[in-house]
Amino acid sequence: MARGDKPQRRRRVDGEASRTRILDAATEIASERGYEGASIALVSAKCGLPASSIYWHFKDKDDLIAAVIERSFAQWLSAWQMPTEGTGRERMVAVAMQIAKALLDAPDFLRLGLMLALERRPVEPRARAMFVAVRDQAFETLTPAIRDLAPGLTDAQVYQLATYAIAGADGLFVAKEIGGDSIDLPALFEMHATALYDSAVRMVAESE
Amino acid sequence: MARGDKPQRRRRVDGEASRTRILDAATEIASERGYEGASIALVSAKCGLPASSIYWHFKDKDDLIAAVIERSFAQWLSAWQMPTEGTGRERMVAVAMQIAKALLDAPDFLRLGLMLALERRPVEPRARAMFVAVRDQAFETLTPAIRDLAPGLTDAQVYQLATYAIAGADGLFVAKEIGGDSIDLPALFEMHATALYDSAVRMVAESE
Amino acid sequence: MARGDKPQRRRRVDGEASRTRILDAATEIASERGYEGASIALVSAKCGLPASSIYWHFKDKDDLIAAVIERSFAQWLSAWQMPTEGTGRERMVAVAMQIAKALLDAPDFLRLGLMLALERRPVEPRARAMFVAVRDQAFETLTPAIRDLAPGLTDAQVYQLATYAIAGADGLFVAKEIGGDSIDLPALFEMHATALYDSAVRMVAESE
Amino acid sequence: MARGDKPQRRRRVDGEASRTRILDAATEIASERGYEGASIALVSAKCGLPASSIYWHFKDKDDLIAAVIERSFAQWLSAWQMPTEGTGRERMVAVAMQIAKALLDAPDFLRLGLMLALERRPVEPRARAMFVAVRDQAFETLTPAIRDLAPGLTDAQVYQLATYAIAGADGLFVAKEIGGDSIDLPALFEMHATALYDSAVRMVAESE
DNA sequence: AATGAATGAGGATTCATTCAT
DNA sequence: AATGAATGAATCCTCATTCAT
Repeated sequence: MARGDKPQRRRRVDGEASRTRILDAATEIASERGYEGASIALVSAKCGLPASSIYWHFKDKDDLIAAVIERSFAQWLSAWQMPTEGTGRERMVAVAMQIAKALLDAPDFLRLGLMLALERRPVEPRARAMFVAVRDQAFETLTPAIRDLAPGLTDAQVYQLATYAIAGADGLFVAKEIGGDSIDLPALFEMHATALYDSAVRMVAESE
Repeated sequence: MARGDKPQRRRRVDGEASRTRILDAATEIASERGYEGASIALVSAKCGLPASSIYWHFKDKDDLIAAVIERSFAQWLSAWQMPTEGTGRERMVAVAMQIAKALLDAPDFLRLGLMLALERRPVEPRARAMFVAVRDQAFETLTPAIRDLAPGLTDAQVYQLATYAIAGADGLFVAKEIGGDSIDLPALFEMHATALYDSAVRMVAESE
Repeated sequence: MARGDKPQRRRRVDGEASRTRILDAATEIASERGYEGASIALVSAKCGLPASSIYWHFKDKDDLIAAVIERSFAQWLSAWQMPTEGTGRERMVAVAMQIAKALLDAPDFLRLGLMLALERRPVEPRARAMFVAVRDQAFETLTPAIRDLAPGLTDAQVYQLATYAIAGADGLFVAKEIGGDSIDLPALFEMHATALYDSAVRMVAESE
Repeated sequence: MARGDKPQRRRRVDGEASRTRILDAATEIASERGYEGASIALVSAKCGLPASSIYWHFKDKDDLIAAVIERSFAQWLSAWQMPTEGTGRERMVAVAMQIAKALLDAPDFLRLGLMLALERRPVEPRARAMFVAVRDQAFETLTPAIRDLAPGLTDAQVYQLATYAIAGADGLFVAKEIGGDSIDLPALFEMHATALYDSAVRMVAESE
């Protein structure tokens, strides 16, 4: 009711803060319960803002979940990068260890993304499309690295190796989600990296 | 749609048949839309029985989905078996091809199961527990086969290989779900089998 | 399926036993939750017989609850009787103590009856009518006793005293239900009996 | 029924008014049909707001009925007050007449409360707890009045008299509910007041 | 930039009851 | 004398969303 004694400019900042609170809450709930389970009411209760405020920041529920995915992916990507040193296998292992660590530190992105990817709802929500796009991007990053590692391979072989690389990561992540502490993720990722390297070498050998 | 060719009036006194109709409908819907998306109303509409009849056959929604998982797994398990002939690698590949085929033929079990496995809700549904239990059973089947293949391994190594074997299958399944026809599942499973075999051999070599 | 080796006559007995099991269960549940809360499913679960069997023994839910009231009242009535010895006040107190004890021993009848009496549902169920009838009967028993105790009273005075006598019993029963162990029901009933006696005496004195 | 004389379109932005409409409807229905009989759909139909709006104002059905009890009790309490003039018995009778009148005017509170009090369900509704709490408050009001009336009594005696006073009121209310017009509530309450007064006097006399 | 209130559709589940066996 | 199965209506409650303020 009192007016004039609050700096108008703060608004922007508060708005951004609210948006963040909403995204935090939505991330937590969506990775607990998936798309359908992440109700606006639950997000509202967790972040303390009324449901109508969520609609001020996001067009609809789909928009909110897409934003969650987007932000999670940005955080995830910033956590690791391709190493450029060492021999072929060493570099492979180095990357794998980074991914393993990133998965342990920030599992939301992948958990939520996989949940969306596995669902086959009639009308595809934007959130799922966002995850698939983001994953394509990862693919684009991986492909040249493999080509660099084993120059003699055909495009189809590179594609297959990249697919296998990502599939292994997904599968190991799932194993960790199910198995909990009994799963030694770093060791498994090292094994995966070695297997990939061996496969690449074998492919090159076989084509000669 | 056609009318006249179904006996309108037997109804009542089927029991087992109704249960099966419900399970069929629930399987289809749940593997399309996950746990939360599989509403009782949807299942009821698809199987033709009123919602209240579903509750005669199943205690609640959770019980229904758990039954879906249980039945799907039994069907899936019966679709493949350990081969007993050939060299180690050949046998490995033979198993992998069977699994690939089973995944292509009846993906319901794994899709639904993985969706549940990824969720982390505060009170875990019995359906998820059922999937985890059933997966443990698959583990028990796999372990002796690996031990047979590479007799020199320690328990921990066998466990790690079995985990990696299943993780690869999960990951490749996810890849197929996302990538669709661009994914050559049999080729990837063959690659996975080879990688597994190589890893086992490498492990034995390193421990000597 | 086997036939001939069971005496046909047992049927009657089994039927009676089932009926009793149903009534026992219905009594317990109805005094816990009232008329609307006593669902057939709950009764079925408690007595172990399927819901359809309840409908074999009772026409409908209303009929079942009416039977519960009827049986409870018979049990309750058989638990006490008018004493014929002693002076006026002593007899009054003796009756009151019996009622107190009966209420403590078998509270179902009154609890359920009062619940029904307080409800004002549009269509009066038979069960409520049954309770009111049964209470009228108690009234008929009480009236001559009062007239005997204080012969000079008018009909209206006797009616008022009987009403007050029953109201006190009802109210003390409610107090016991709410207050639990902190309520000394025998002492309160003794007080009530004395109060009644005094009131009767005062009435006679005032009319002279 | 008449149409045209209500402004159709204000709606929204009332809040307190809606809450009141809901409480009014719930009070009427709950005192007719009890806790289980007061369905949200019935309340919704009577107050004109959709069921979901009821849940904006009240957490759940239990919360709604508890609020009904709370408000009814406040209204009921404000309808009478302790008189300060006259002799002991005159004051007692004056209070009793006020209570009788309040019961005749606004019986909702007590009817609904007694129904809840008589139920013994496994998980007690908050509404019942509210009634018991509110009744304790009435007790606290009554106790000093009795102590004032008969100063020589022990705590236990005062407690017993207060219990009997309330029990009588409850019982007479029930009698009125069942007996309808054949019950002269004011006369019975006067009798009850006299009985209470006599009992107090007798208690004091006996302890000397 | 935010929110209190509202709303209709739909969520899971239970209801009393029926009927063929 | 009993029961497995079914059924439509009703139960409480949550859903995503809107809108006036």
